Amino acid sequence: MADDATTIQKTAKRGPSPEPAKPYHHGDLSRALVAAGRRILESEGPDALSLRAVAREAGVSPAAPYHHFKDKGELLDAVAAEGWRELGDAIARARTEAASPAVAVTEIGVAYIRFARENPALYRIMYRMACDRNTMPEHAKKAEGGIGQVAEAILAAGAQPTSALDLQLIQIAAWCTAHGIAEMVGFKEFEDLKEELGGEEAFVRAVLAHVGILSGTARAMLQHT
Amino acid sequence: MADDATTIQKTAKRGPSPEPAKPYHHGDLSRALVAAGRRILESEGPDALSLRAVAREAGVSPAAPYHHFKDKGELLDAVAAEGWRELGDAIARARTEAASPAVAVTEIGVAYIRFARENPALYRIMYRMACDRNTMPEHAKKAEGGIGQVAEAILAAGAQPTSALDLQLIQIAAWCTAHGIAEMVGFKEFEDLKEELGGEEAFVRAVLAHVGILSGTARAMLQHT
DNA sequence: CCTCCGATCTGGACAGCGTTTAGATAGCTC
DNA sequence: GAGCTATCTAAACGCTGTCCAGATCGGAGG
Repeated sequence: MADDATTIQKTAKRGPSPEPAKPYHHGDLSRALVAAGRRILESEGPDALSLRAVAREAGVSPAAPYHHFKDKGELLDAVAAEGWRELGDAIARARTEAASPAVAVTEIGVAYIRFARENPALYRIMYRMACDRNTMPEHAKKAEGGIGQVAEAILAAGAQPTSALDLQLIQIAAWCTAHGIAEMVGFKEFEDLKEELGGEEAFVRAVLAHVGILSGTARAMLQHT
Repeated sequence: MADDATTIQKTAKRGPSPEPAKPYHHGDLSRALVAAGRRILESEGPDALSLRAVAREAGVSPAAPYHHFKDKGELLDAVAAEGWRELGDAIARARTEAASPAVAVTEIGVAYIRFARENPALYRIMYRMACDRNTMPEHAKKAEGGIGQVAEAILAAGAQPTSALDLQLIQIAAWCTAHGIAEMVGFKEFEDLKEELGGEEAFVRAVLAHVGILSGTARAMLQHT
C-alpha cells in the first residue's frame, strides 16, 4: 500500500540500463504481478492462472508474491479489483453516451454484458472471487462510479418506485439479470438464434427487451390488465 | 454405458457378506464414484472435490476412475448430470403444486433458485461444467421434464407471444434471470435486506416480482404508457 | 563513510494434485 | 481348466500452493 512514488524513484535511480523494467530488488512487484496475471488471463485463459505462472511471467521466484499478497486468492482478488474498476468505467461511459435517459438503463445492461463477453476470463475471476471471499462490497465500491449510477438511470428513465426499498429491489433485479445474461450468452445452443437475430448484440438486446425491470407502479399496471 | 443390470448381477452373486458394498473387482465403480463425489461436495465443498479425494472416498486407487471416465472433468460432468436431473424434478414438482397457472412461472423460478441455494456446491459444478465443456444441451435435456415445461407454463399464465421466436426469447430471459438471482442471492451485502423482508425466500420473491418476463404484447403495452 | 536493520527476493523443500504407464488380479467365455 | 478382457494397483512424472532458511539490497543512524 505504501508503494507509489517512492518505489518508482528507487526504480529510476538505478544504472544506465535502457529498459526501466528490471530495476532493483524488483521495483514495485505487486503491480507487476497483477499486470502479469491479466496478461496470462487474456492469452491462456483462467485455468492457466497459477501463482507460479504469474511469478514466472513477472520474472521472479514462486515465493516472491508472498511478500505482497498473503495468498493466491489475494492476488487474484487484486486482478479482479482492476476488472471491477474497468467495468464501472464501461458502465459510466455507456450512460453518458446513451441517446436518452429512457434507453440509458438498457445501454448500461448491454455495456455490462459486453464487458463480460469481451473479458470472459476476467469476469469469471471477478465473480469467483466475489463469491468465495465475500469481497463483493469492496468491489462494488470500486465500480461505484458506474454501478452506483444505475439507480439514478432507472429514475431518469421514468420509473416510479413506491419506496426506497422498491428502488433497491429494482436495482438488484437489474443486476441479477445482467449477470445471468452475461454468463449464459456464450452457450453454444444459442448460436442459431444469434445468427437469426443478426449477431450477438442483437440477441442480447432481444433478451433484455423481454426482461422488464418493473417498479411497483408498473407492476401494478401490468397486473391490472 | 453397458453397466446396468449386468454389473448388479455380478455384485449380487458374490458371497454371504451382509453389505452389498465392496463386492468383487469393485462392483459398479462409476456409480460409486459419482456418489462419492456428491458426498464430498456436500461435506467439504467444491474445492475439496479432487479426483484423488473421490477415489479415496470410494476406496480405490487414484488411477481407478480412469477406467470409467476419461477425465476428471467427465466425472464431474456425471455428478453435474445428476444435479440437472434433480433440478428438473424440482421444477416439475413446483409446477404441478402451483396454486394456479398464473403463479406457476414464479413458483418455478423460486424452486430453481431454492435448489441452487440448497445445493450451492452442486449448482456451481453444474454450471461450471456446462460452460467449460459446452455440455449444456445434454444437461438441459436431462432436466427437460422440468425446463421443457417452462414455455408451457408461460403460455398457461396468459402470456401472448407474438411468435415462436418471441416465446423462445421469453424462455431464455426467464432462465437467465433465475440463474442470475440464484448466483447472487447468497451475497452477504443482501443480508440486511433479507431480514427486513422476512427471510431469504421473501427476498427472492421480491426480486422476482421486480423482473417482469414480458411477451411482445405486454412489452408494447408498457411502452405505450 | 560505514554499519546495521528491515524489507525483499531466491532456492529448496513439502504435500497434494491430474494423469500415464506397466503389471497384477479377477470374472467371463470357451 | 485356459485364455481373454475388463478392472484395479503401484509407481512415477510434472505441475501446483505454500513455507522456510538464507542471500541480497535500499535506506536510516551513527
